[in-house]
Amino acid sequence: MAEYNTEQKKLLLEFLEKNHDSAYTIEEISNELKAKGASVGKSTVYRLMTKLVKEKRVKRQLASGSRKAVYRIVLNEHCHNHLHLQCTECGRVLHLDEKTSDELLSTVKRLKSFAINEDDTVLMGRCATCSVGGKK
Amino acid sequence: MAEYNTEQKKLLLEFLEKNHDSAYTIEEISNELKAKGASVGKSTVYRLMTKLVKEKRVKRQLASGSRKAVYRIVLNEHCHNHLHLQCTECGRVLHLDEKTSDELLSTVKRLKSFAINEDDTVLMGRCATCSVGGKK
DNA sequence: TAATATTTGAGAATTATTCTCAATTTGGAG
DNA sequence: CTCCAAATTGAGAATAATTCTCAAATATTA
Repeated sequence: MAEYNTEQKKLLLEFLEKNHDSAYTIEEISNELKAKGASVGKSTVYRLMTKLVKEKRVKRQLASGSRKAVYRIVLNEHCHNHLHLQCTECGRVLHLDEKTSDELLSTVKRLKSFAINEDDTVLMGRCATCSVGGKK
Repeated sequence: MAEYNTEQKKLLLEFLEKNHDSAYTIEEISNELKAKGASVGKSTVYRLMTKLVKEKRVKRQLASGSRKAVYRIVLNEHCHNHLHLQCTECGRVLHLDEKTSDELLSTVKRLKSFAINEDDTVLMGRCATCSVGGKK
């Protein structure tokens, strides 16, 4: 009934929080942890991530061109009440300020009677850094 | 070298175009076609959809809570140069007008130096119809 | 109509994810 | 501190979505 506080949960969350601006596959998470000498079994990573997704503390998406899911934590202190931008090149996630996000939501609401859910929406594109290099 | 024009491709595209405002799993597509007496093998559906995704004529996403991918066609005449809104309740896809889309892109570009890719972005939320009924 | 290139589809193979269960760990009560 | 019950872990088996294979079927061109 109660929830136990285990070493594995701590290690996993620590990793996710430190890397809140990138998305990882289960395999990558498992490997990164192993590299730190902090091995967490793959079944456990799957189980914990599934739980975190249900709790809305983590986002799950399909990596383009792949059949693997990628996961990214949503930090309460950073990720509430605004939209996110994710670079398709480097995976980095940027945060749109709350005011702009709100304006954007209002506009869409007014024009289309559509209520955007900020938690479910990610604006995809290219960040400043990845735009300077190559075109395409 | 050349590309052959087969019955299966025609049937599949016909189905996708008629249902361009919803997303389907491979299984669903295969079944719908079978129901119409127009059976197309599952391997073929997979193969064709993969090709269409590569050609950017179809979008692939992970159905939330599931491990299956869902697919939705992007009609040239409807789906260029603007953003899309998808209802998480009914799956319906709405189209934001080009002017508003452009303004939105400019704003984000100006504030964040981030270039949104309209083709890769879907604004998730609840459409007018699905908002009236239940809350949540 | 023949010849050749492409496509199809049934099933095998692969592999991401979920499940199972014995062993371990946790938090609490005594 | 020690024991106990409940929760969690992890290795591997099981499942299921997707990809691959290849012989048969179909499309195109001459």
